[in-house]
Amino acid sequence: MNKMHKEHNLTKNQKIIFDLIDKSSQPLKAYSILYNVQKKGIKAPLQVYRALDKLVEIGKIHKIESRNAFIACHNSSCQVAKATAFTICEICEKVTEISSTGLSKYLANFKDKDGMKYSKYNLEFFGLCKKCTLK
Amino acid sequence: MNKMHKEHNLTKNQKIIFDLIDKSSQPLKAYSILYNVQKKGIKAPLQVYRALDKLVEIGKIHKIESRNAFIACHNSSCQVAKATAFTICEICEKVTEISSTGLSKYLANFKDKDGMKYSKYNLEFFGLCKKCTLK
DNA sequence: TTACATAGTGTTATATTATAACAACTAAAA
DNA sequence: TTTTAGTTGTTATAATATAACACTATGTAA
Repeated sequence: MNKMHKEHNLTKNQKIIFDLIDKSSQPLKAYSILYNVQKKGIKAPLQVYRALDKLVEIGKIHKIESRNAFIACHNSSCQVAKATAFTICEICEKVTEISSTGLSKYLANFKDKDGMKYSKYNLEFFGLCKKCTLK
Repeated sequence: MNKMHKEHNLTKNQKIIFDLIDKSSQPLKAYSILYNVQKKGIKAPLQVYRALDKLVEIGKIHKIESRNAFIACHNSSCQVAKATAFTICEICEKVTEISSTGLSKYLANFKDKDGMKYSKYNLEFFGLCKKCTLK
């Protein structure tokens, strides 16, 4: 019982919630996830938040901080949630994960005034997506 | 009555709240601000949030999205909240605004796969500050 | 196998962060 | 003076997130 998901060792709740987020074309919010998985036996916010925390930790999903929403990682190179970058359209709210080696190298090597390197970053760009620009 | 703050046309509430944040060495959260300004007549969350919204809009303060906290802008070049970058220490929670022309130029010129430029960004680096590294 | 450690679950209650709606007031400009 | 846009004060409530506790499942090592 409670078999782990083969590919990534997800538990039942984690898998239910990951699958929902993964199928979604846009970021999902915690309580919207909750409403969508209640028929599958996940009844309380904490069950959702715990799964989300774990999924973020292992890099299967990312949190869009400015939106309090969660998106599946489609960037094969990001095994852990340590270097994330997104574009966010301020009209249609479409969020896209950026996978630019130039950008990630630049940021991974960034040092502050004291010469300190930082182990993680999260970058969010805001503006208009192509579709909304053309309207 | 209700004189504007000379330098930046802040209203009374905006000035009270800006002064508090500006004096603080670390980011402040909305409800912590509320408790600190109740003696000055600001009694309700909305009064705080409205002032915060305005101060963010005009670039006098920035929101640290990953912490739901607000910090005064000490970067003379950032008149508007359109290009922000911070380092955040995961131990002591010290937050520092980065003012690196190299970084800001790099990010301001970033284009996504479709060649789209974005009008705003927010970047948060996480790691250890110098002090915490030495401990 | 048993014992142990680690991690996940289900549950209730509650804390924290943020906004809706509405009436009134203020400041600046036409 | 009238209008306009923005801010204020207020009550209520929505949305986001965690504390605490008892219990269950799984992996590992004696």
